[in-house]
Amino acid sequence: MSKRFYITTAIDYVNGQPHLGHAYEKIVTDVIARSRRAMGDEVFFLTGLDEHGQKVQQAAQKTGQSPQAYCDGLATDWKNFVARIQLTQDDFIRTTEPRHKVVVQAILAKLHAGGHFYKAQHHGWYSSREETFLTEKDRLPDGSFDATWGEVIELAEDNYYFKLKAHQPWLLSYIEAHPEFIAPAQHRNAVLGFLKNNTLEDLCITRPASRLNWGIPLPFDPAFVTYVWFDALVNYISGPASCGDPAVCGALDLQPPAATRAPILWPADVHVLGKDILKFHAVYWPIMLKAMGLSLPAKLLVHGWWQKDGAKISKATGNIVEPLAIIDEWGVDAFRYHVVRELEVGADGNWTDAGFAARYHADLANGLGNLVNRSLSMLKRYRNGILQGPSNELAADATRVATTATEQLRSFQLQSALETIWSLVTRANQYVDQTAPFKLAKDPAQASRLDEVLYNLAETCRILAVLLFPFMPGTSGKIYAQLGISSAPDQLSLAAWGGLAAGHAVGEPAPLFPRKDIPPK
RNA sequence: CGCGGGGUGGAGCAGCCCGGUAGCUCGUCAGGCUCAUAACCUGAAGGUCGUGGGUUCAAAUCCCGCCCCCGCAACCA
Repeated sequence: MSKRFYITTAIDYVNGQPHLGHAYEKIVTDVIARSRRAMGDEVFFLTGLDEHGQKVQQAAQKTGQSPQAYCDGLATDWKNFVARIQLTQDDFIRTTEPRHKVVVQAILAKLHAGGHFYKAQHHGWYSSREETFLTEKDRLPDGSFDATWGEVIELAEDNYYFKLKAHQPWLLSYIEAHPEFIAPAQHRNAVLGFLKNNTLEDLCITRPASRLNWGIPLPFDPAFVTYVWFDALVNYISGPASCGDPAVCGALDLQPPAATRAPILWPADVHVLGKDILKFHAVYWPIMLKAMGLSLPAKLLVHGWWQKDGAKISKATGNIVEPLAIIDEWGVDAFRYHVVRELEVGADGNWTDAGFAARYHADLANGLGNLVNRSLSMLKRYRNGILQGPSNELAADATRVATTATEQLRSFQLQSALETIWSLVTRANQYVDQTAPFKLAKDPAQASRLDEVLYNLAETCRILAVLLFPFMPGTSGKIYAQLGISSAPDQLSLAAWGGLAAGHAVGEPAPLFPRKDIPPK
């Protein structure tokens, strides 16, 4: 069995409900996953939840639930959300699952045995109320701490540390030698700048169980639980390990589950993540993997952040975008389309409701939707929905678009791929104007010319459906259905010109994206 | 202070890495068409590409300085 294309999202911290940023990252990842399947690759798409830590423990206490019950409730919400945005994940991992804990503990044991950890004492200013150490930045100008911290005491605490520092030269040279490792370039530059201008500190990987018990215990010292990164990042390999991935199971001496056909997953092909957690993925994670004896992922694909109306998205100020409300009103495909079309992966975006509505009407209703509708309506009206043909007047344009869009999908240029695809929408609309089938229909002498034109339009609509499948699977399927095709537009190879045969009968046209700015008749 | 990103016709953006007629969407104006979701097509007006220098035959694009905006700085995608 050959290696699968293994792609991940970052796992989300369960301290609330999913918002625009979560939706964005997942949709970007899903578009890539779907496009790879459409290219014929075997794909494994992993997403999930990060459920340990102090905030979860505290939130659970507030609601009077156990942390696990609290997480279970939110996990249900998140899984529902993932379904609503139509992700095609192959697995959904939660860090509180036994299969994950087993891998975390195996790693900790192995690295401890290998001398990668040491115990040291940390002392500093500690807020009992917030159960956290404060830093110099938390000090008020007069040197005191804000009253919201409650009583602040000086406290010393033992913890385990992971030896990061020693690996800094290796990491820097690795990233310099592998320009494709972190994309796009501006985020790679940020990491290189950080590594060149700072000395890494060793990474604190534990919290005393006495003050944080909602975590995975250290296998070699039960007085401590694992803290964040040795828990959360590990999901990328605990998922594969639980499927029996040979590289991960081998490196960690784990028994693969019996009687499974283990997929070959590791190393990951792409980790999709936000720029806020790039440092952890570009610095801690490679060093962790190196210490474990595992290969590095091929690529970190880093996306930017959304603002709304030019201001930071914040629950506190109510400046939020509610993805499910948008989807309820406009449909999931319009939402998926807009977030991918609005910005190239890596750039920051700005959500405005007006911008969304404008794009919906211009691109989806007036552009794609209207093209499909007018093409099929004419075929229905003039030829009773029966195709003649074939004809290849638009074949060169369609082929060029399909080739370019496929290349762009392969290199994760999702926004550019959509722009390319839309150039075919525009071309087809021009073609209607230039050939004027509605005039040809009035002249019986032009019957065969009309057949040619109608074929070119129908076939172009079909190819658009194929190309759009990774982005808008529902719409893509609707176009196929309206074309009277019963199979799925799920392989990019179907974008080859000439898929529709003479004599084929199309279905009923119906608007794909009804306009919402004009009252219906 | 440090690091990163950005400043392109009325709005939002692409182009910048690999210098060589300034492009796209929306909006405005004019025309065409009538198949279609009052949609579609064509044309026009509108930009000293933040600013001051430099390199070059040639700079939005490379180099230096400056101004302004935004983000990051150990658990927010």
